[in-house]
Amino acid sequence: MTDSATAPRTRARPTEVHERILDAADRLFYADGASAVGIDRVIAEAGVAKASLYSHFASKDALVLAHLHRRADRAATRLAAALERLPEGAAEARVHVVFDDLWAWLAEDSFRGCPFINAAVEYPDPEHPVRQFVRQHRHDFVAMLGEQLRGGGSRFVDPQLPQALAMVYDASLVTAQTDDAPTAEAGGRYLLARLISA
Amino acid sequence: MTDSATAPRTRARPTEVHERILDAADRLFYADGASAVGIDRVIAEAGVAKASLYSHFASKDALVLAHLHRRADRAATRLAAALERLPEGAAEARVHVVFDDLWAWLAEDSFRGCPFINAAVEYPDPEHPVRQFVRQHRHDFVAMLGEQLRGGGSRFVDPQLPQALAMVYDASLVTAQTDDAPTAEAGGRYLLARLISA
DNA sequence: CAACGAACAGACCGGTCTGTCTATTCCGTG
DNA sequence: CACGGAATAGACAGACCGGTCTGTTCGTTG
Repeated sequence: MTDSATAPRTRARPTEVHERILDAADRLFYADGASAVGIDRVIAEAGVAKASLYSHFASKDALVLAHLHRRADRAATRLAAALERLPEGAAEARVHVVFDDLWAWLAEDSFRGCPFINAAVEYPDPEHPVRQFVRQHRHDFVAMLGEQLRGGGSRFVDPQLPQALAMVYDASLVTAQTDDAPTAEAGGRYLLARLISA
Repeated sequence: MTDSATAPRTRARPTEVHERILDAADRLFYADGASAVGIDRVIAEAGVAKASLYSHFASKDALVLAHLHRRADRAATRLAAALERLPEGAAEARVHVVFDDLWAWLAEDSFRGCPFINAAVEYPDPEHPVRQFVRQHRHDFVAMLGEQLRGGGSRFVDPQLPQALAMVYDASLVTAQTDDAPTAEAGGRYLLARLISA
């Protein structure tokens, strides 16, 4: 096949506009909250016409959902890359990779809390698609922690441990958002040490 | 002094309108989020004229702040009442009173997360008065936990323990809000058991 | 060269937001 | 009975919201 389908244009590649919109929405929704950011700000930041936005996304809600989907995908990809370098077993080391990644995130200037928890707060209706996505993502996260623990030598893992680890993760996120990152990391490490050994 | 200053009127006692507004705002802001609730809904729920609201509260932000203040006061009063029935020492029992109160709250139908965390999410600017109030309240909560632990016989308390307990509290609130109350209580109890003995 | 699709700018719609203002009613007090 | 204060209803201003629509530009392709 020729790459004419993806050949450069002076203006934009086929999916470039789509990406620019999602980039802008992702940044703004996370920084200021989805409901506080108007469509006009997104198109201004993306340098895109309003009609273009609504030809790529059905509604603002769809854009919010796409933003959350991207956050989940990116986090999963980054964690998978860090975890696959570890030896087969090493269950506890795998958990520490997850949390070391968290401590680094909390310290970033742009950190403004967990995008999923924030979205859950902004959408009070538990049946809203955003809430359903958040619930699914959190369930998947607990399952991922369970797999990391189970995959190693320790095949009999306390079935409550993955959920408890996820809650330490949550608490660290919330504390860093409302208080400060060092407090969150210290408290998180303290809790973590009482759940698994270093 | 006569009590003519607080004598009943047919329409309303001096502070009755103030209370009706705050009651309605407290309920609506917690249920749907402060930024999602318009002034018009508050005055309709309170059965009050808009001008009355703005004669009792300078702005919507002031009303949000009053709502958070009331939540903090009520929680402190209720906890103090439950704690003063305990014997002088009983440090660990005091912590369990705090968390038993939490488990009961999570199971209520009207539970919609922590009003302070929710407010922090809704106000991204860390310098906003709402965020300053939330930070102060959370600091006070950790200090209260420290006092409960220190007051008893165990005078040498791990200085990190109060913060860690507060984080378990946070994690239980967030998990109940985004997932469900039983999961949050089970995970919270699991974490709690690894911090203090029953 | 002609036609098409995609992106462009921006007016426009109906609705909602916070906050102000006017005009009116009502009650307790002097 | 007259006054003053507090509450009432509701119009209004000015901004912003999500979303639609019109008309134009421009690069690619037949």
